[in-house]
Order: sequence, then structure tokens, then C-alpha cells
Amino acid sequence: MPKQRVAAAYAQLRELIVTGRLPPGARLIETDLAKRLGFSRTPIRGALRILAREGYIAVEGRHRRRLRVAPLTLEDARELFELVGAIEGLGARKAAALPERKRARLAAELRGFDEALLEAAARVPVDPAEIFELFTRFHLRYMEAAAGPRLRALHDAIKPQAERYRRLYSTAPDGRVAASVAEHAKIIDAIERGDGEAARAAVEENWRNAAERIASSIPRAQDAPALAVTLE
Amino acid sequence: MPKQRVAAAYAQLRELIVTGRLPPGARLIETDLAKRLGFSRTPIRGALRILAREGYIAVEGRHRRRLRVAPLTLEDARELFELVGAIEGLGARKAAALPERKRARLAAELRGFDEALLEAAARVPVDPAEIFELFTRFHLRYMEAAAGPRLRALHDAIKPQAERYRRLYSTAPDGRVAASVAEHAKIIDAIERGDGEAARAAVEENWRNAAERIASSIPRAQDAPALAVTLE
DNA sequence: CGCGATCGGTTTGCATACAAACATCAGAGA
DNA sequence: TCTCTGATGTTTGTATGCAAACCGATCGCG
Repeated sequence: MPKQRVAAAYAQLRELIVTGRLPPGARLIETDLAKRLGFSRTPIRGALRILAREGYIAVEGRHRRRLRVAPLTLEDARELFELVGAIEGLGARKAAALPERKRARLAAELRGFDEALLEAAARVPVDPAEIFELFTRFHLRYMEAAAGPRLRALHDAIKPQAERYRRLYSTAPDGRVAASVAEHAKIIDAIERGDGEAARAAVEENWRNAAERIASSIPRAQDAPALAVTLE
Repeated sequence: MPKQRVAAAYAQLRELIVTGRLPPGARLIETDLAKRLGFSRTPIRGALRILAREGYIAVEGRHRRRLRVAPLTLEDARELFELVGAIEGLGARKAAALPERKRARLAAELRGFDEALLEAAARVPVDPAEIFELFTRFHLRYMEAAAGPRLRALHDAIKPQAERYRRLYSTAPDGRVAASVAEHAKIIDAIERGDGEAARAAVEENWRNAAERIASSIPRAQDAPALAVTLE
């Protein structure tokens, strides 16, 4: 009997939301989720509160909260990707300030991810999950290498929300993987030569472009209510 | 009166921490806090979990969490101020993208805050609380004017933690207020003329300098345990 | 006298019970 | 037929009980 049910519920619910098994707009009923995950309402509530605070869940209502999986909108995607770009940009700048040996090793590892990405994109039946995984790991790598605890925590809280958009709207890998990999190369080079500002700018540009790549796929001006990041 | 106790507990606890009435390193006992605030343990727990997630509270222990008010350290101050600079830098860039009329009005308001700051700093018995308030309002103003919901929520969650450092270590107002106001002027000018990148850079420089101003006051390498931003 | 094990108190994590508030639907009146 | 109102069921917010785990201290043994 595992002891940390809130953490478990948080992880499972977040995964359900990010993968879309709990789709945007879906109503979240505590008792249902409790049954579904096999916990009582108490840990579910704790997890829901955090997910709401982090933006995975939209809150409606004043006294009695009604929770829904946060809708996906174009405006939100733009803001979210800009935020992720800023956060990872900070991480990349820190990575470029590492001692030279570490930078070199990090750059080599990052190039490895890009090679794997090109391979995965070229494979005959493309596996989108693999592509996503590699993208995620690429950025995660330099964040873990250089970011402090606060930046890492923030990254972990926000980044998966960008994955929601990528998973749903990124229309598989066409030339876009190649474009991304080219942008990655600029990031890697800047980190390798210790140019923090260039690394940061390259990361931000990468995310700006990523936003543009998927923007056209996102249905505009949904009936979606505005995202309210509320405590309660 | 079954209402919104978690939100109330969160607000009160955060205020106690930011103002230092719950000092860094203080142990947080659920039952004590519950008695102190007049709630039961349930809403207290909810508030504590969020505060821990946001970095106000450090978590020790694996299975059983032991909570303490997060210690103040030099490394954390550096990371935190960098983060706040990045967040508010994003807001300033957005503010510089507002339509011209709004930018002009915003700039006028911001200049008003700076005038008030100089006045307050010149007054005979200086009121530090007033100075802090004005600093906070200055930055809050352009964030509210331009930032989206996610950026605002993030700002609200993180910014008060920088206030902890300012309140405890900012050695009252000497020439430092004048220095800050001079930096503010660069921010305002950039916003007014619509130069987003300059506005962002000016905000980040302002926070970098703020970090340096208080860095010398922070006791180095406390016995403080590393800040762990943990879910549970 | 020092070191370690056991025991008690403290504090947490989870589950459940209870009450209040909102939404929905049905029915009556216009 | 439409609307307003009331009743009912659903869902949330809070309190509390209970068990387990941890910390500390005391006591026993070497």
C-alpha cells in the first residue's frame, strides 16, 4: 500500500489530461475520479487543487468550484509557448555558463537526441510517441544539467501543458522535424561555445516557431471559456 | 460558515511567511496552525500543499513530510530574482506591444509611482512598508496591464517570495531607491516608445541589480538545507 | 561510561461522515 | 406554451477519527 496517494493521484491525473484521455472540457467529479483511481476523495482533492493552480484544470463557479479539464485555445497556446520558451531559455543560458568540459559533453548528448529524432522521423511507420519523447528529452536534458531547483520545478509544472498541444495538434512529422532539428543545432552550438544570450535566443525562437507550426491547426475562438487559474 | 477556507488559509499563511511572522526555518505543525487560524486541519493541509509547491515551504522527509518555512539563502535569492526578472520581463515586453494610447497612459501612471517613491524616500522618518508597497505596485501595474492569465498567475505565485528577501535584507532606503528609480525610467521609456526588447532587458537588469544590492546582506552558506520544491 | 534498542508521544496521511450549495427537472400558474 | 418556483439529487467543502510512521528520550546492556 503506497503511502503517497496525493502524489500518485497528481501524476495519474496529469498523465490522463496530457494524453487526452481526459479530454479538454471534460468535467472532473471527485467521486468518479476517486473510484477510477482507487483512492478516496481526500488525495484526489489535493491533486486537483494543484492541477488547477498549475493550469491543467479550469475552475468555474465561485463558492462551489466546478472543475473541467482546461480547454485548448489559440491564445492559451501562444502564452504557454512563450512562457515555456522563457523558462527553457533561462535554462539554456545557465547551461552555456557551465564549465567547458560539461558543456562539451552536454552538446554531444544533445546532438545524439537530434540524430535520433531524424532517424525516428525517417522510419517507415512513424511513431509519433517516440518523436514526442525525444523532443521532450532534448529540452529536459539541458534543463536538468543547469537549472536550479526553482526553475526545474517550474519547468516540470508547466512544460507538460505544452505537450497537450503538441500531442493533439502537431500534425505528425513532416519537414517540421527537420526544421526543429535545425533550430536545435543553433541552441547546441551556442551552449557549446558558452554564449548564453545566443542560447537563450535560440531556445525562444524555437518555441516561437513551434507555436506558429501548430497555431494553424488549433480551432480558433472556441466556445471555450477563458482559462481561470484560481486557487479555489 | 462553510466557505472558502483553503483560500483564506493560503492567503493568511503566505502573508505570515512573507512578512516574517513565520520566520525562515520555522516548523509548520498542522494542528498548531489550525488552532491559530481557527480552521480545522483540512483547509490548512490544502494551503500548505500549495505553498510547498510554490516554494514558500521546504519539505523534509520522505514518507512523512516535515514542513518548514523555506530558508533564505543567497543561491535561492539569485535564482528567484532571475526568475522574477524573466517573468516581469515578459510582462514588460507585452506592455510595450499595447496600443499607443494605452502605453502612454501606462507610462504616466508608472512615472507617478516613481515620483511617489522618491517622495517617500525623502520623507524624514522613512516608512519602509510604504517603499515596498510602491515598488510592488510599480511592477504589478504593467503586469496587470498586459500579461495573460498564465503569466499573471505565475507572477502572483512567485513574486511575493522575492518580497521576503526584500523585507528582511533590503537595508532601508538610501541611495538605492534613487538607483532603482533610474532603472525604472529606462523601463518606462522603453514601454512608452513600444520597444519590447528594451523594456524586457531593462526589467531584467533592474532585478539583476536588485539581487546584487541585497546579496551582500544575506548570510552566506547558512546551515539551511537545500530548498526542495516537492509535491509531497 | 558509552552505545544502542525499545517505548511513548507527536504528527502526519487517509478515509469517511455530514452539511450546505448549486443545478436540474417537474409541475403549476398565467 | 412559456415561465417561475419548488423539490430533489448531485457535488462540493469541511471536520474528525484512526492508524501508521517518525522523533526523541529513556533505559538497559556491554
